[in-house]
Amino acid sequence: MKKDSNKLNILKPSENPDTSFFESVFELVRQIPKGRVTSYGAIAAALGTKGSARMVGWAMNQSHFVKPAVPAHRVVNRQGRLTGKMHFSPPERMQQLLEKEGIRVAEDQVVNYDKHFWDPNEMI
DNA sequence: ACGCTGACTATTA
DNA sequence: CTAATAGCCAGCG
Repeated sequence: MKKDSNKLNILKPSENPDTSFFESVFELVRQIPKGRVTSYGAIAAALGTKGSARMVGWAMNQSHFVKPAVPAHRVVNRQGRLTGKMHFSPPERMQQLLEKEGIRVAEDQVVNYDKHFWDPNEMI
């Protein structure tokens, strides 16, 4: 038994011309373990486009139209703050989904963020 | 093709 | 804490 299954199914556009940047983001976000969160910057770095955290956030905006569903609520900003909650309907849904998975949120911010943080770069 | 936008991040004041 | 600034780059009109 090999440990290949430990790796994430990363689909870098540079390595998969048929895969758009957005789809790469979606695939990675779908692989975020339940009860964990990560940041836009971490995702961008995992895709090899470090510094393009904005593109990740933008991809999340499209995630509502993508199937299968993307757990966008597990993606927060660098401070563990729910900056994207206002794009959910209703906005409170993002926090509810997180708390439902055992993540405590206070003042629009993930409690013990570093303990819930999931770094995709360490899985590659 | 050009300019604007943005669910970001880091730095500076 | 807030505000401003700069870097970042894929999509859209």
